[in-house]
Amino acid sequence: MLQTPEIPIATFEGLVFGPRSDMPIWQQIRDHILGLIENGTLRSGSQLPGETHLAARLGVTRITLRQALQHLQNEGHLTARKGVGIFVRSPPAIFTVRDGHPFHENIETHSEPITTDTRFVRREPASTQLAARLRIPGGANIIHLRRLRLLGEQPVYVNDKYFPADRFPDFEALYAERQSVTDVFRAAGIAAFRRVETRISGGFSSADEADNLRLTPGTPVFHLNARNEDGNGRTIEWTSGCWPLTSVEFVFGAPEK
Amino acid sequence: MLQTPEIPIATFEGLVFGPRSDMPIWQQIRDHILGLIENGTLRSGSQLPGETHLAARLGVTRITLRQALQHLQNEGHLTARKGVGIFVRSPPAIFTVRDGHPFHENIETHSEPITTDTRFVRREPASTQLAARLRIPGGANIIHLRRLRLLGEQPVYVNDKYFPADRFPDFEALYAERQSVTDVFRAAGIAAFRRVETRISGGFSSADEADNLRLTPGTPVFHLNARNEDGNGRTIEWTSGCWPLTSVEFVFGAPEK
DNA sequence: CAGTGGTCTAGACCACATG
DNA sequence: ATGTGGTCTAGACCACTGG
Repeated sequence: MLQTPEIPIATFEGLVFGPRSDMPIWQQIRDHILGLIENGTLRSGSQLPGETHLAARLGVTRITLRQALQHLQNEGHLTARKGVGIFVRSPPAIFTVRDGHPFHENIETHSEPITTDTRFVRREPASTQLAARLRIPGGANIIHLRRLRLLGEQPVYVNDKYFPADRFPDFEALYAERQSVTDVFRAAGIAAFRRVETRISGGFSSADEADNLRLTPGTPVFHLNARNEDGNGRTIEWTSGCWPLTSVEFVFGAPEK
Repeated sequence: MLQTPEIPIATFEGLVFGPRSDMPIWQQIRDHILGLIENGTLRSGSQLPGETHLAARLGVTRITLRQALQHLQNEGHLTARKGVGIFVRSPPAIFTVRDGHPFHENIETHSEPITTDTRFVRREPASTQLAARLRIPGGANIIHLRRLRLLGEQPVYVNDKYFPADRFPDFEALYAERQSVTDVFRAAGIAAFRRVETRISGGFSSADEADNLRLTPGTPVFHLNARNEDGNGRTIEWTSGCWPLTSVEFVFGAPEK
C-alpha cells in the first residue's frame, strides 16, 4: 500500500439520499466525495475504502457508487489501480502554460514544489514520421528524452523530446550536469532558438500515458506537439506532451505581465 | 422522429463475443459500432435501435451495452436524447484551426459544406467579469452575438462574441447585411485589428453547450477564449467558444504553407 | 399513450496486485 | 490467500418525449 492515511470513520456516512432530492444519487455521491477532497479531508495520494465497503457504508449498490467514481476519475480527481485501490489525485490548482516560455516560468506559486523526473535519455533510429518532423533523413539517429513534471508527488505532465543526434554528440553528458535542455543547446553553440509551431489536440489517455500520469486509462487529456528551430531555421527539437484535461490552461500571444 | 434511415436488419447481429477473446464485451461492441459509423453503414444523423432491442440483438445486458454507448458518446460519436433516442453524430474529419485566422480560412476541404447559424444578436449590460475582459466600465452595455458553425447538419462549434456597444451603434444592421464581424469592423472604421491573447482549456460540456453542439452533457470539450484589439490597442472583442474535444486541433505560430 | 434513455438493485465471477 | 477493481447478468422503476 502506498500510503493510507486514516480516513475518519464517519466521513462517508450521514448522507441522506432521499427520494425527495431530484438529483441522481450517484451525482450526490460524486459531489460529496469531491467536497471531501476539496476541503482537505481526503488528501492527495490517500486511498479510498474498497468499493464494496464504501457502497455498503453509503447504502447504495456498487454499480451506483461506481457511476460516481467513474466521473471523478474522468475529471482527474481519482485514480483506480486494478487489484490495488482507488486513490485521490487532485492537482491543487490549474497550471497556466504560456507558449514558448521555459517550463518553470509558467508555474505560478503553488503550495507544493514543482519537480522534474527524467525517465530516460537514449539514442535510437528515427521513425519515418519523426524524421519528417525533425526534417532529417529517414533512419537517421535521434536522441529521445522523456521527462515527467510533478507537483508535489502528483505527476501533471509527461513530455517526450526528440533531437537530431548528430547535432548533439555530447547530449547525455551535458544534460546530466544541469538537467536542462536549454543549457545543452547553449553548450552546443545554439544561443538563439524559438518555438515555431505548437499544436494542441484532445484525446483519451493511452495505457502508457495513464500509467505515467497516474490516471485511469481513457481519461480525457490534452496532447501538445511543438517544433523548435535554431537561429538558422533548422529544426533542433520536436516535443510531444500530454496533460490531464482538467489541470492546465494554455495561453498564446499573452503580452508581458 | 428526426430522421430514421433504415438500418440493415443484420447490422448488429453476427458478432461473436466468445469468452476466448480477452477484450471486454463492451469494448468489442464499441469497436463494432464505431466500425459501422466509419464505414458509412451508420450515417451521421441516423438513429440507433432502442437500447432494449439492441441489447437483445447483441445478446448482452442493457448495462453492458450502455457501457459501450457511453464511451462512444464521450468520444463524440453518438448523442443520446432522453425520451427520443440515440443518434450518430460523427464529424467526418478533424478541424485544424489556426490562431487569429478568419474561420473560413481554417477549414480544409471537407465533403460537407460549412455553414454558419446566427442564434442571436442582442444588447445587454455587461457583467463585472465581462466588463473587465473588454476593459470597459462595469455595467456598460455590450453587444452579445452567438453563432453556431455546422459541418453539413452537424454543429461543431458554438461561439459567443462580445463587443463594447458604444463602438458599434449600427452593429445589428451591418451584421445583418453580410453576417461577418470583420465587415462590421471595417464599416465602423476599424481596418486593422488583431488577436492579442488566446486561451485554451478543457472541461466537460454544460447542459447548454451540449444542447447547442448536440452532445451528451458531460462530454469533454475545449473551451477557447480570446481577445481582439484595434490598431490603437483598445479591446474591441471578447470571444468565447466551445468545441467537442475530438473534432478539432489548434495550431499556433504556424508559418505559411 | 407507448417508447425512449436515465437510474438503481442484488447478486456473481474474473483478473490482478500484494503480502 | 486475500482484497482490490473490472466485468456482467436479470430484472425493475422512473422521467422524458413524441404522436
